[in-house]
Amino acid sequence: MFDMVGAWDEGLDDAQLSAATHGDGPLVVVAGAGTGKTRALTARVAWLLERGVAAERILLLTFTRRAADDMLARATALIGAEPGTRRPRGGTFHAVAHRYVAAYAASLGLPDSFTVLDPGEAADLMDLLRGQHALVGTDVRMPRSATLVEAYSRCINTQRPLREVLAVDYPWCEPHLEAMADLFRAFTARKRSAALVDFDDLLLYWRALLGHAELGPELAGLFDHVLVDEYQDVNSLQVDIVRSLRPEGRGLTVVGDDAQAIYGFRGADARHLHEMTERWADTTVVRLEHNFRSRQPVLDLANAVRPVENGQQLELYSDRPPGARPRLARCHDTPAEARAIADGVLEAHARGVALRQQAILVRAAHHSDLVEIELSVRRIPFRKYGGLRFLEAAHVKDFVTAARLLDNPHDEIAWFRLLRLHQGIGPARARALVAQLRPGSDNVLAHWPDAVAAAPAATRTALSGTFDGLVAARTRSTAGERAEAVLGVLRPLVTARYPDAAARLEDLGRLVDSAAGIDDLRGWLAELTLDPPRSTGDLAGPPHLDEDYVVISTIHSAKGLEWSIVHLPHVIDGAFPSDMALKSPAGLAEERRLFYVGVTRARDELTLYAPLRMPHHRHGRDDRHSFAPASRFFDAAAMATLEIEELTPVRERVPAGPATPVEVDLAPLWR
DNA sequence: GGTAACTGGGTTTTT
DNA sequence: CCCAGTTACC
Repeated sequence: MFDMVGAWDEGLDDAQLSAATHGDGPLVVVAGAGTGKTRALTARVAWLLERGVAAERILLLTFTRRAADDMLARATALIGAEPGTRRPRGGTFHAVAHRYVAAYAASLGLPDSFTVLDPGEAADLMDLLRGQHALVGTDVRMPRSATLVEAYSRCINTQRPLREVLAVDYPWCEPHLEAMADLFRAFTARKRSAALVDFDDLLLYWRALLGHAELGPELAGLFDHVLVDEYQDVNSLQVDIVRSLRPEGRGLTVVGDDAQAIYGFRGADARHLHEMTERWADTTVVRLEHNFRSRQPVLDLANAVRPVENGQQLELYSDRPPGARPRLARCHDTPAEARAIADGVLEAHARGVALRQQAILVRAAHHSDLVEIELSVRRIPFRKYGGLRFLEAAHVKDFVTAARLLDNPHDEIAWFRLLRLHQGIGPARARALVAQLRPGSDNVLAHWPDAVAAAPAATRTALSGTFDGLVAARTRSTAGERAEAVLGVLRPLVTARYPDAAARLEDLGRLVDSAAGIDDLRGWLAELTLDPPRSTGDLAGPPHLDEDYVVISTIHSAKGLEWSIVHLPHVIDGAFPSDMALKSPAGLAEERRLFYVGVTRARDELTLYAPLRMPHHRHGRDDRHSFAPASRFFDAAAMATLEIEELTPVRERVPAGPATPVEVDLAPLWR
C-alpha cells in the first residue's frame, strides 16, 4: 500500500466521488464544463492505485500530452508515490500509438528508421504524386494538396468510402473521384516504400496490432484500466482501438461532454459517447453538473446556449458568489474592438488581475490580428497559442526535414525539400537529383557524388557542403551534437534563402538547444511532430514566475483551460459563427458548441464583442458578414443573460487649420 | 528548359 | 501572410 499524502477524496462532491470509486464495469462520466472532471479522473486513478492496481496497468488517453502529464503528476502526488517509481501509462492516442508502432515496427513490415510525416509533408507527397493521376491543370478547379490530404484523412478517420466522403463533404470534387482514388492508392504505396508513417497510419497500425489474433489480446492484457478523456472528440478509428483494449468494457472509463464536441471536422462524433450505454447494458453513467469554475451569471449564458439536440440534458450551477453579467459590447468597427479589449485588459490589470488571468479567445487565428497590433502598441505582453504553429514555419520544417534524413535517407520528400533550399535548384533539378540518389536502394548517400556531378556547376560547392555536413552529422553520437551539426548544414542555406535569416537562425538555435541532453534524435523528432510547441514561447522552457502575459488562443486550443477574465472578439454572424461552417445545420451546431466552450472558460468576467463594421476586409467582401451580433447563438433567453453595452466611437478633436498655408520645402536637400 | 523574382487573390478549427 | 500564375533571365 501507499502512504497517503493528502486524502485523494478531499473536497470531492458526491458525483465526483461516485465516479472516482466506481468498480470495474464500464463507466461514462458526463461532465459539463468546469465541473472538476480532471479532479474526478485524477481521484479515480489515485483510488485505483490505492486499491492495489499496479500503476503500469492503467492507461490514460487524453487529448494533449500536457493533460496526460498533468493528470499523472497529480494522481501520483495524491497517493504519494515517489517520483521515478512506476507510473501509469498515458498520452494522446497518436503518441501512444507511436510507441506501439515503434515497438512492433518489424511485425508491421516497417524498418526501425521509419519517420512520422506531419500533415504538411503529407501534402507535399500528394503534390509529388498528383502529376501522375490527372489531378493537375488549370481549366477546371483542382483540389489543393491540403484538401486532398483532408479528404484522405476523413476517409480513414470516419472509415467511410471516398465516394461517400466526397458526396457529403467535398461535392465539388466528385468529378475527380476516380483520379483521387488512384492517387490515394499511390499515396499509401509510396508511404510504405519510403518508410513514411502519417498521423492516420499511427492509429491504423495500432488498431491492426490490437486486432491481431495473438498479439491483440496480449497487448490489451497489459492493462486493467483504460481511462479516456474528451471522449466526445474521438473518431471511429479511436473507438475501435478502445474497444479492442477493453473488449468486455471491464475497466473502461470514458469522460466527455457532448456539448463540447468541436472536432467534427476531424472525423470525431459525439454519438460515440452515447453509444457506450447501448453497447454495454451494464454501463454506469455519472453526471457532473456542479460547476466549480464560474460565477452563476456566466453559467446562465452557458446554459442558455448549450445545445440540447442530442439529449444529454445538463444544467450547470455554481455556489460561488454571483458576479457581473456577461457583457455584449457593440463596437463601431474592428479597430474599436481591439482598443476596447486592450482597455479592458489594462483596466483589469490596474484592479489587480494579473495578465495571465486574462485571455482573448478567437474562432480563427487571424481574428486576433488587430488586437495583437493594439497590444504591441501599448506594450502589453502576450502569447499566442494555436493557429500557425512553430513547426509550420518554413525554416523549422527545413531543419526537421534535414534532421530526419540522418535516420531515414529514403525519405524522398525530405530530400526534395532540402535540395530545393539550394540556390539554383528548383523543383525540376531537385527531382532529377532525387532520382540520382535512388532512395530505397542500399546506400543512398553513396550515390551523392554522381548527383553532385550531374548538377549545374554553380550549385556544386553548396551541394557538396550539404553532403559533407550530413555525412559528418551522422558520425556524431549524441542527439544534441547531431542537431548541432544539422544546424551547421542549414546555416548557409537559410542565410541565403530568407531575408530575415537572423531571426530564423535564432529560432533554430533554440530548437537545437532543446535537443541537448536528449539521447534519441529520432524519438525527439517524432515527439516534436506529434506534440509540437504550442507557441514560439514554449521552446524557451517553462516561463519565469514573474513573467506576465495575456493569452491569445483559438478556442480549440483553449479547451480544458480557464481564466478569470475572458474576451471573445468577432462574435458576429460570418466570423463567429464562421461562414465556412454555415452551409450545413451540423456546421452551425458545432459553432454553437464552440461558443459554449469559449463562454465556459471564464471564471469571473466575460465580454463578447460585436464589431458593427469590418473595414479591414477588402473591397466589398464585407457583404459576407451580416454585422449583426451572432444572432444564431442568441435567442431571447440568451440575450436576457447579457448586459448590452454600446461603445460609441470617440472622435479625436483637432484644431481648425490656420489661415496661412502650411508648406513643405525639400529644395535645400537637392542643392 | 529551368529558376528566381514579382504580382494578385485568398485565408477555420488540430492530433 | 502563403500560394499560384506570370514574366524575365540563365
